[in-house]
Amino acid sequence: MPDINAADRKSTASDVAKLAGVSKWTVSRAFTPKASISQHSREKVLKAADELGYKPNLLARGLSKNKSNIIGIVVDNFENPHKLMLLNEVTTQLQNKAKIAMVLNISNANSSTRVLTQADQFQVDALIFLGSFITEELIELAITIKHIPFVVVGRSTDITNLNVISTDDISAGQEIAKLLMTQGFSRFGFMSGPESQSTWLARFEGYKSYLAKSNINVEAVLKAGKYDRQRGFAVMDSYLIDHGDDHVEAIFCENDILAIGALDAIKKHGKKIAVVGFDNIELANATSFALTSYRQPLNLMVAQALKVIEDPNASSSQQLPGKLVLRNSHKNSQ
Amino acid sequence: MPDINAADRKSTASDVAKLAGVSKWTVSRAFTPKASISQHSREKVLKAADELGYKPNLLARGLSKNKSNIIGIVVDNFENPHKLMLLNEVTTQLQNKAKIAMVLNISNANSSTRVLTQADQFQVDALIFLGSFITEELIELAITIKHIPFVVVGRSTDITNLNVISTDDISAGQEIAKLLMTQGFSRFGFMSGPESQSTWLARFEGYKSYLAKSNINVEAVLKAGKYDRQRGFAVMDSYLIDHGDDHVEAIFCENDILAIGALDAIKKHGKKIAVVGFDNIELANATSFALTSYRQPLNLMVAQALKVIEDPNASSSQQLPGKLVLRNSHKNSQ
DNA sequence: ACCAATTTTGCAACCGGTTGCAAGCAGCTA
DNA sequence: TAGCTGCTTGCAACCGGTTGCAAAATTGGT
Repeated sequence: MPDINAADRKSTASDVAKLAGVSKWTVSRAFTPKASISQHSREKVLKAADELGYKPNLLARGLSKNKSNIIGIVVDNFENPHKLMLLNEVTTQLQNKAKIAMVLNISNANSSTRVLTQADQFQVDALIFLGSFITEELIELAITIKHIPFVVVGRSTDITNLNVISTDDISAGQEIAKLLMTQGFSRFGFMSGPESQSTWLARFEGYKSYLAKSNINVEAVLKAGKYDRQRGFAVMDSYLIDHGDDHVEAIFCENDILAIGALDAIKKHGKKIAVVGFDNIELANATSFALTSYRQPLNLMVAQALKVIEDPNASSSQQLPGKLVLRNSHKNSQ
Repeated sequence: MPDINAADRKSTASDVAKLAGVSKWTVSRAFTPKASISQHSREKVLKAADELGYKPNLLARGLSKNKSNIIGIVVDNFENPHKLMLLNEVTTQLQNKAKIAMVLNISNANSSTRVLTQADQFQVDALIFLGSFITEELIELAITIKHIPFVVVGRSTDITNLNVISTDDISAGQEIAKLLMTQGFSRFGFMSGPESQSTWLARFEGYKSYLAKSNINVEAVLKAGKYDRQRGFAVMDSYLIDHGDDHVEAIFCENDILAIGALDAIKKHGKKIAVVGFDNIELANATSFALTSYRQPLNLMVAQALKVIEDPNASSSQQLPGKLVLRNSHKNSQ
């Protein structure tokens, strides 16, 4: 295969400089948007660069500019398809800004320190937590990695002084309660994931407070303990075993994964309980589930998160409104 | 909060050197595993480094060593939960080797050139394609990004001279055919994803050839065109509409996402058709589907892929055996 | 055609590490 | 104690860019 660049290495600014008959500094300027350089030499340089297939080395640039354009994406739960939606959004938006996503997998809890340190060494400009188990301990850790701004996406939390971009969980909870009320139900339940999450508190809070306005309280809170379909199934299964025919008519599950598990358990028992999930994962649309769910405004959330890490002083938490997606699972007759 | 390192910047080797009373080169050596340095000074340096919270700047190291330890992970289909399993495996294994994953999202087809170029500029050491639509065009592109070894994971292909680590799709197809035969079926179908994939040819090939031994041929090949649950549903739905009661008894779907769609369509029509999927995604285990599937040996595949990119000359393609996971969907009576 | 204002360019120094070389400094033998 | 060997260490140079400064070149006004 013919190869213009015979040497077995990438060409550098100096190579281009030689070919274009200018200094390497001029080459650098040619690749700097509003640098002081004549139109003439810029063209000359770009032509030479094109000929050699030259592209600036972003590591070197990062080193001298003290800005890597690498963003660390912290992920801890690779079981939930919802994470994939988030990852898709984040990587796309980053790439459009000429930045790049470095995925930091902390699902193996005991390695999270090591991984975050590693990210720090790679000079990530910022950290974005695509949250599930964002524990206080973890935040603490992130803070000790000084100089790095970070933001939590999609997870309400009551840890103060933290940049959190999330769905307006309270309103969402209310909206869902309202939806179920209009279906004429009178006995309500809720299913939560991990104990330590303050997210479900917000969703639950909205749900509960709306019902309270009609003097209804949430009679059953099923704790799955994890965001895990199997757990959702198991906890609903045992609830139904324990309660026989004396069960709630409608249940709001903290997310779709749990909701799908719950639906299967309900189906297994041949019961009818309305279910509403959260996240609107693709599978919610499967006819087996037809799961009514709440779509988080991922694009806005991610956009906002990027804005925050770019401008650390203007940073502030936000709660953005999402939207209910109606299917069949919330109805009283299916 | 008290802060040992008052200056608002990360401390460098020079800072450590000053504190430890040695030269910055000695500091560098202290952090190089088998460097020539006395036990005494190494300890002195490490102590000082610890005090300042110093960790080597990996970008700078990458620059001088001409090795970034950044691996580009090319992903193009963020709808399939299976990708999350792969990402989990890849990131974990990379992190354990002190490498890091840079996710390159090429799902927006027209931006793939730009993204791959970007990765090149970030000096990725290698590219790993977590494949769905690995087109020839894309490979071509990857090759023009010279100097970078790359490997395709989880996707058979007949493009020659390419490092491909995949499941042994032919054997898998045979195994599945065998399984279905033992259930006593005599009319068989197959559902494929994207037209251009040579993967399904391999799975199909194994399936078909095994059936052929009993003089049975695959009477229906449903082409979904995409790896997409909705498409899987649609294509099965229209097949059943077209064929009334005259349909296949068993169908092997190229992956679980398609299989789940197919199952829903079958259920909608109140028919009984055995279904086998591929990938063994978590949802295959949901009672709504109880999908019999084939588990790819992801950990081995990824481990092998990393081996290949580390040692480009020893590189070679491999096809690793996976394992059938039996549930209910393949049975003749459910 | 001359001079000041402005643009363009080259250079030294730097970002934070690593590497090859040579000098420094043991420790050991004779 | 000189002489040799081998381990440590400091130094200059480099990886591939960027930045501030000052010199060079261009522009424009008269």
